[in-house]
Amino acid sequence: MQYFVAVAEELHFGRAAERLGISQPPLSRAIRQLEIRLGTDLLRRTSRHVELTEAGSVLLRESRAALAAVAAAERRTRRVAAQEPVVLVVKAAATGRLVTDLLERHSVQPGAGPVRLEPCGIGEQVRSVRDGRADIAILHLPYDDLTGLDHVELGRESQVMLVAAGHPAASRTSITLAEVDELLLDAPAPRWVDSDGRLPEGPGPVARDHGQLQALVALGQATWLAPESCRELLRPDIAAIPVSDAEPITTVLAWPAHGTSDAVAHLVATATGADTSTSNADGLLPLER
Amino acid sequence: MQYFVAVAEELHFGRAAERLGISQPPLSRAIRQLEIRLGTDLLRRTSRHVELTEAGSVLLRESRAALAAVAAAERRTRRVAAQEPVVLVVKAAATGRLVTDLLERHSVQPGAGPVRLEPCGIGEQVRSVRDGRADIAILHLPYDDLTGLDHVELGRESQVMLVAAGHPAASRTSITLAEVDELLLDAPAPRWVDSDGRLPEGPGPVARDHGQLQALVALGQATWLAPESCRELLRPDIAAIPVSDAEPITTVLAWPAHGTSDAVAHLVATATGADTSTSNADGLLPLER
DNA sequence: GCGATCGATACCCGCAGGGCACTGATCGAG
DNA sequence: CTCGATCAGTGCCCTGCGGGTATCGATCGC
Repeated sequence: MQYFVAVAEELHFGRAAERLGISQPPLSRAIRQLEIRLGTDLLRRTSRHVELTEAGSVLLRESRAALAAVAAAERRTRRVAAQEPVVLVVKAAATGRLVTDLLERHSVQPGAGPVRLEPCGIGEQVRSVRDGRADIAILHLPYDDLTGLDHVELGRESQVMLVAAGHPAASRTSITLAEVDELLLDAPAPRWVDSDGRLPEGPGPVARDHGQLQALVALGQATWLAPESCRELLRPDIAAIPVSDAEPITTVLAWPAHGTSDAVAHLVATATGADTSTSNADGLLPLER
Repeated sequence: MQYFVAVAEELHFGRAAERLGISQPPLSRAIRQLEIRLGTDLLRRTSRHVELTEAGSVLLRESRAALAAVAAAERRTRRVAAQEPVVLVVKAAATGRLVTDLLERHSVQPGAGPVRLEPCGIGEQVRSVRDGRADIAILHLPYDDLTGLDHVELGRESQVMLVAAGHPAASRTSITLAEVDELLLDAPAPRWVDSDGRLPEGPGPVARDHGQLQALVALGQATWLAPESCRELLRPDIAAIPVSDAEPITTVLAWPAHGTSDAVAHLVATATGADTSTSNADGLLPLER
């Protein structure tokens, strides 16, 4: 599957082989064997061109998911074995009260293990949780894709529009979504590599982290919708305008749906307000279905 | 991973080896190598007893998910390659208007592929979709576990309580949830093997399909909450009592979250009422994020 | 028409992984 | 206490999978 994904992504046997650290002939044979095994062509190839068949594109999607699951299995087992703390990934902009509150409540629970807070690049949290580099994440609905994850709601807050401080609209006390759309024409929303490793199409500038994002906004190159609580953390050259008719952003705690370690269950129990001090079984409830 | 799952489930190297179709010594070595690779013990074993370590139980859960993903990749690719129709799994009790409507609307769409409707055993739909035996399913919230699946809502309907026609309560025109709980003491809800292959604890009788379930209800051995539309399909010796204060059941169309074939996207587009006749890209929207 | 590019084929080799025979530890019956 | 049954681990052998090198053959640009 690794081999196939490499070829399907490069669409070039030579480059794929190089990426995989093997030579080209065995790669050709491996793909051929896979095709025989599955009883179908996966790639249409001439000596000048390689492209995916429909079956191939299905297998590409499925393989990515499967490989992520395998990698997650190895990483999570390693981390549990090394007795590493639970890794909680957060957006840099989301280190507000909700998270500190949660960690504080968790730390006073009897039997609570350590939690390592890990900030991460923009758009990377969901991937981190899916492939096992992290155990649990703070995410924001409706922006993050929760498929494959269980979650509990931590809170809701309204949205604000971030614009450069010098922007004509910067002094306004409120704005509507319709007006937001107009502003986006001038300074479109930034884009970033999503959980599938793809960069969405669009006019927006490309950002890799929240520092870059803020820089783009401050320079008038981009505007951005964010949860209200991010105001505390903004640079002074960015203004935040409340959006009157935007649906509220829901902050959630999310973790892999098939259940993980007791430590994660413990943290989730704290978040839901369950009393974990009485019974371990109770603490596990959110994960055992 | 297959080897480890087999040992972890059997907790016995000999039986696990037999199940895997290999002999015991290579299995012992394979597990040992896995432990070395991961740098941790996965099983505590004496010559009389085998049990999972904490790392082992984490790996067991993760491996099950990973193996299901790999199996799904193979099955789905095979099915697309064989140009098999999209497989839609439904509960036997859920073949009401919603589904027939959907299929009818889909069949008149230009470019709509064939859809194979497949009834399945109780509690098996989610598993079918997750491991690639089916492409898409009709499920009922809040009873089915949608984690790992995307979905669209098809409709809501109220719940009815199913009891034997001869039951004292059978003639009532309405019932409350509190009363339902009392009835459940006499004739508990049936249980079945869930998506993890486990049988939940409880007093209820065990059912494998909806025929058995109805038989149990008709015999007064069980009672059961179901969507209202199932009344059309009930045997005459079962009565359906509307439950006045139950939250409505939401019927949804659900499919694997990471996206699948165009054919599934097409069916989903029909369900959401999108106009797929104008542009294929529009038809794909629900799956491409 | 020629050379460069790139995937496929032919052939060879090392070792991962499986089978068989056996060892050693543990527990229960008598 | 002893003996035998049970069951995981070890040693040894061998097959074949998966990788490498050399080369072929098709295709496209100049």
